[in-house]
Amino acid sequence: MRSRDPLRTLLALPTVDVARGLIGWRLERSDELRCVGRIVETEAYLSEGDGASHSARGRTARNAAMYLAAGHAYVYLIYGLHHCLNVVTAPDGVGEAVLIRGLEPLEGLDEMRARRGPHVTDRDLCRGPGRLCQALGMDRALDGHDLRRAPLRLIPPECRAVDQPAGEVLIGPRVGISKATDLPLRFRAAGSQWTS
DNA sequence: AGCAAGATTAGC
DNA sequence: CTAATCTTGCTA
Repeated sequence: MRSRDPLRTLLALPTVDVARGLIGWRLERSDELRCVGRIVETEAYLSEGDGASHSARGRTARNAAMYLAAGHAYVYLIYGLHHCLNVVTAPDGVGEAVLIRGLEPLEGLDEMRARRGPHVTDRDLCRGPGRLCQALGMDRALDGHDLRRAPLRLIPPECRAVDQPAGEVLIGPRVGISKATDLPLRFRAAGSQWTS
């Protein structure tokens, strides 16, 4: 079903379904310039039974944004070097989120190249959670930001229901984690060259 | 107060 | 394969 407010409809679903459903949505970064990418890879991070989640041991200063109402951004710094963007899910007070792991660059490629550096191929512009944050100029200033509004906004795919991903979605275990490595919480657009 | 680990990436 | 780089949260 299509709804008047696709984002609201999607975010009402369980986190795992949001992670799957976000494949095909677009992320728009409107700074001075405009950058847009299509989400092709995500991972779900849950609040219970998920040792890999930042919320596994409850609320802390870092993960506070995970406990906001669904539709906010949770942005954190990893390895002291790279930022990672999450879409907060689940009701207010429940710490769950979806990590955005890959984007297909659609608009603002020149700006992305400028931010990523001269030796980066187009395929590597937004392939990886740290890379896409650098490409779109995202950092912790956006932690807690409402993803319904500029300068960082989720845009629904056209002509399909929010719970029906565009095309086939591959499901597998999450990568880059050391706990709960076997849960099938990673989602990728099948056949996309923009995933890792 | 000190310290180890981390949802990664680039370069050798 | 390893270094980079620093914040966080746990332990003492």
